Amino acid sequence: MTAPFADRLLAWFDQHGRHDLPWQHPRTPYRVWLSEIMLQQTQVVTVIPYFERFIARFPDIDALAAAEADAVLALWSGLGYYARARNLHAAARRMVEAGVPDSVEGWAQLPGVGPSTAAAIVAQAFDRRAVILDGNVKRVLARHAAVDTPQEAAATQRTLWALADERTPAARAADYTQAIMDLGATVCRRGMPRCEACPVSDDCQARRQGRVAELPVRRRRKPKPVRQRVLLWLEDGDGSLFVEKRPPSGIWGGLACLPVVETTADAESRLDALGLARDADWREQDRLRHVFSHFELDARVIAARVAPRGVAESAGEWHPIERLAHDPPVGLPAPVQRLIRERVAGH
DNA sequence: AAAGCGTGGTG
DNA sequence: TCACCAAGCTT
Repeated sequence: MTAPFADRLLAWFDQHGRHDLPWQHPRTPYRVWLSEIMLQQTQVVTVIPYFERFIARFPDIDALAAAEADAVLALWSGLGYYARARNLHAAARRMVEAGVPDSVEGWAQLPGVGPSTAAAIVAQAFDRRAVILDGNVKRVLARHAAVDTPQEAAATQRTLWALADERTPAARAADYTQAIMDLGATVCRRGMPRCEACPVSDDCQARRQGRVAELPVRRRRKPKPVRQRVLLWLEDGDGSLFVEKRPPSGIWGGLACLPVVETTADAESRLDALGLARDADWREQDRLRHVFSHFELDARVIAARVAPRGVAESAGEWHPIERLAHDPPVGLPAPVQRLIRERVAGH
């Protein structure tokens, strides 16, 4: 008879798990919380440098709560899903007022913290039993129990939560949650799983049925629409570039960006609205293509030298181009910062 | 329930 | 090259 799932997994974790991730030393609630938010839909290798920079700048909740939103978004630039940064900031301010929760229910009430993240924080930071169900766990469980219904379906989610609950032990809460995530990330990978190295392969139903490669089952994705846009590269005479703050919701919410218009015909009226006048014709610049999770951006960039004229209807900011390229004081979308860097390097 | 929300790695 | 998707949450 084989040992319980959790026992085999924990024995494997002691030898082969990841014990040196930055947020594990020291394992404080703040560091665990920050790491869990950054790790949503994002891989460990991507997160590590962002985590280090963020902790160096904001070492505790008080420092984060006292920060300006722009400074937080600037440190998040390039990491994506910027609502995470806005919610993180808001949650820090709430915790400074109301205290740091120590229960799953308490954490789940904070913005940006859902059921799985709340459980992960409680297990990791307080070593208290809590059931997590992230992408790694879903993949491990879908294979181990041969769950072959589409993962996105509500009924499948319920099944996976129940399976996760059954397997979660009472003791070693922090280690168990780290162990099952590590197993998913390093052994039970989406592609090329290393079943020969798996501590729970003996009773893995997918392996028994020879269906490891086809599980878990995902729904087909809808094709991405392409949005054609025009970006305005507006420079003054002193090497500064005009950027405007995007609305708090929607794509790139709260970030600074080049003005975006639908067509070149809209460029003139936008310039008027910004209270700017150009001193020569538009110059055609590069094209900027960028693929998002749900649409594709195909933008032309047109440039002009401009000067203030009259009163602006909407707020914008001028920043030295060098500063935006290398140390922006505001959040910048990754492809926009790339564009700025290329133009600084190229000319 | 389903869509919106980023970016970079990967096979 | 390109479709897929990674430590999900919000509306």
